[in-house]
Amino acid sequence: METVRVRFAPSPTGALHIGGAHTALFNWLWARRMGGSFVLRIEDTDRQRSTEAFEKTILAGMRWLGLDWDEGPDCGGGFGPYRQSERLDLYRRYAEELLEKDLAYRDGAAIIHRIPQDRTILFEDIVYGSIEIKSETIKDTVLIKSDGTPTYNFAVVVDDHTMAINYVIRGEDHIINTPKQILIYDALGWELPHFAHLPMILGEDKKKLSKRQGATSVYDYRDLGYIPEGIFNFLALLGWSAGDDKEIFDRHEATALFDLAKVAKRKAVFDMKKLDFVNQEHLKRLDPIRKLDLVRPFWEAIGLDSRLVDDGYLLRSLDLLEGRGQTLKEMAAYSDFFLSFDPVKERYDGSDISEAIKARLRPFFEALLAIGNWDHDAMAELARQWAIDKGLKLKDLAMPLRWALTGRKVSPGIFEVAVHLGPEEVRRRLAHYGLI
RNA sequence: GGUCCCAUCGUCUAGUGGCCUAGGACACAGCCCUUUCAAGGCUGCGGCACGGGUUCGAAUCCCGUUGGGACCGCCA
Repeated sequence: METVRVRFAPSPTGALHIGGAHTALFNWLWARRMGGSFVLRIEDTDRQRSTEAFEKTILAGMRWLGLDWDEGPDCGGGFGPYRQSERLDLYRRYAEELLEKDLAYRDGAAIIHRIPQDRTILFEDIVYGSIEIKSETIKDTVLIKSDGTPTYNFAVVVDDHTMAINYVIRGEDHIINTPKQILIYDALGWELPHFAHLPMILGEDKKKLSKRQGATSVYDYRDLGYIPEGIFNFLALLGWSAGDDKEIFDRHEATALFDLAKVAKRKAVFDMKKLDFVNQEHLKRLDPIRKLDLVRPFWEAIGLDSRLVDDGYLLRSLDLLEGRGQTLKEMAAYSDFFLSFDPVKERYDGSDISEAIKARLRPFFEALLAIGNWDHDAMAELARQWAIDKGLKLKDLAMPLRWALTGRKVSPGIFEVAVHLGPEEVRRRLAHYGLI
């Protein structure tokens, strides 16, 4: 059985966007599933718009997502070079061959493929099934542009063949290009690869995902606080299902289950709400140490220096969040009061608690601070007893405490918060609001 | 306009002729838990675009209609 060779061939004219990442992901999945090779090729024949900087961010974006490749411009391989701009001789050579066979003709400096008439091109797409098109509906196609560089349709065929790519997996928008490319394979006498087209990803307005819709590159999502595991999982769900109602999985599980034949035909809408959910599920499964490292930059972004705080304390702070937060950004925001009293003071001035109420609560808070064993159960018991004695509800005590310690009306269990902050810090915050 | 593709809850999907009074997930609503919000548990809402066939039987096969989309560059 032949060894699977697939490729992802981005053009370095922008960052790695969601659509590209989706295509790269499915190629990667197929390569890893089949024990094949995943090749990265840079399609930089558009000299105007291609830049080295974009090439770098695309590679970095793929690494961030965890899509490692076996051959590429940075690591080489047996079928290089891996940038089209470095393969110009190759395209020229095969264009000459077509010219000699009289299957192409010149027009100025360009070379143009003469499309045969009365041919029916039929191919079997792994996802879409058999597709048929008549050759007379195809116009003669440019192979080599006047500036000497190859067009996409020519370069892709030459590269895929010479790089021994046997599965061409790409977006559905390329179905229409496939017959033109098949004609080139035929003209050159080359064997066809398998074709598998993937459904496109749409924005929430059901239009093709574009820059107008805000976040579009994978880095935008990273900066919003999504983690690679979440994006990976969510993207894999667009156009494919693992079966058995399994929707949350890691890359290893996905690899074991993936099957190109199970890919859906229908276009999929990129639903942020579902992304949030999937991301949250992966956040919950994250190793604590890694989670801490991932949250740090988001604390920093809101002016909190986590390096000033003990790691053990930080670890426990995140632990107390217990599933709260769908992104790293939210986790950082929800836990800010653990790192500093400043944000609490900024958002809460204590003016909603009257002097009368403060006077009534002071004895309770004094008793709380005087508690023998500084733990959750002791505090909860004290509060419960106090509330009963004074004819109050537990929340009459818990809410003012929550406001004073966190500056918010929502937080993790407030006694757990108090335990974690420690008696000195609790005293400081209560004193600030005149509650002791 | 031409060529090609698609069509199951709002969204992602399961479903490949009988297991479907169409299953799951997100979202939404309600309930439970509860010091708040989450998390978790339970319940509910909600769909085979339409019309013809084929068949004992169709979400599944065929045809048509309608609706979406892609492409029609010396961009990729």
